[in-house]
Amino acid sequence: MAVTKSISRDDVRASILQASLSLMNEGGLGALSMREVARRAGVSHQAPYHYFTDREAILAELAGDGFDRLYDYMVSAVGLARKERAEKNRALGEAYIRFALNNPEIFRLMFRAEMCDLARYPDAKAKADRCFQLVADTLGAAATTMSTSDKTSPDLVPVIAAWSAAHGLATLMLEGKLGEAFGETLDQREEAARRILAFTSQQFSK
Amino acid sequence: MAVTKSISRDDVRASILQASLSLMNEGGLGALSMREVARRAGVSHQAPYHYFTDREAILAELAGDGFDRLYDYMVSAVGLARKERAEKNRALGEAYIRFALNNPEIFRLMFRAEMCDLARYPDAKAKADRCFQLVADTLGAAATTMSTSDKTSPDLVPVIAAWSAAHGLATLMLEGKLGEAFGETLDQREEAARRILAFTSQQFSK
DNA sequence: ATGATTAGATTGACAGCGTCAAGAAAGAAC
DNA sequence: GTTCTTTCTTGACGCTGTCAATCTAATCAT
Repeated sequence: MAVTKSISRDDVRASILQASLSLMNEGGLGALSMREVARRAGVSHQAPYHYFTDREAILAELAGDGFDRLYDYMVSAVGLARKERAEKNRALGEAYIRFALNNPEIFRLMFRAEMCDLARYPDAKAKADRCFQLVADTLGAAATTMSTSDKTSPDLVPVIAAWSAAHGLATLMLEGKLGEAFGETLDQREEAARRILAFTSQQFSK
Repeated sequence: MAVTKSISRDDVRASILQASLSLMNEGGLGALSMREVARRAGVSHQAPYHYFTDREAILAELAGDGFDRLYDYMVSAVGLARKERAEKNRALGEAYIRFALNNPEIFRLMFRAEMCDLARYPDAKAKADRCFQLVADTLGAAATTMSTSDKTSPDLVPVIAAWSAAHGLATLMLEGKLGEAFGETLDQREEAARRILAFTSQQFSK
């Protein structure tokens, strides 16, 4: 009955997404082509169109998954951190950067407007917004204590400032603009990011 | 003699670059195709290959020009700023972001590793390095005063931290991740960036 | 159960892309 | 003036995303 059919259908859908993901991680976003995805998933070159309206729809789904995973990274890091707000903020930033360095292609996809117009994909947009809300809530809890803004319109300036610092560091490292001065292995680069982020959050904490 | 020939040659080269630039600014990086560039420059679809080995070479040239212009932005802003280091730093960051918001596609091109591998284009790399050196010198002058590192190995941590803050803000605004909360017109967005950057540099100054 | 309808998947086609290769045109050298 | 070299064009190949039509298979009505 319908069960076996729908399972099979989901299987194909999942294998298409899986092929897309591995392709992206292997050869970068540019290597993710509809036809190659279909080839890897073992279906005809047109089959993906029965599951996704176009290439952008696949990217939107992958981006949405990415935002979910980033959310998990951040929630677990903040939960493990010590109670002090400064510690929570630092943990949040570290998780953000750790995610970026460990999932470079997904991170790029998530933060490049022309890759997929999130306005056209409400599901993915909701997942992104949930992430940003978590950032705002975590950082904002600290920010409101040192700002004079009222509750109805919390001052976003400190939130965005701190978020920008973490995001910029992630981006610059990801794109290799900081040279190899900070090591080549992932561990070395994570450690370097931690040092820089520690400095930043120290500055922002006072 | 050779003069008219080389002038004409340079003209074609310049018109190819001009066509590339306008195409990029109109339709984004994805719209920059060799064949469309050739069409706009009024030459055959293969002519650009006599001036650039491939598509990436054009991107490298455009990126190099971008780094030159960013350098000018920053030098003139720092020159006009008041003498205090904090003011110079703020001016530097503002110029950085102003450049990004006014030249979004070039900025993207300049900071995306997969667009052109700068290691393969020493000229463009030199222009990029000159920019980064200016950032390091301007910010580093402040950083060394508050760090305990010796001169032979100046502490890059504060430099990168501040650079990241500006770069992240530019990136997030450019990619529309901060929503429309900060206005839609360019002026409004520049003003918002100024406010956030003012907060950041205030935090970093103490 | 059988015929009608419909949903799913495939094959084929088209226009566009980057780029290699070969030929044409034009200028310089002797 | 004839050769040679450099500059440019035309043509081709394989790739891409996606539309259109066909073929298959499953659902439903009777």
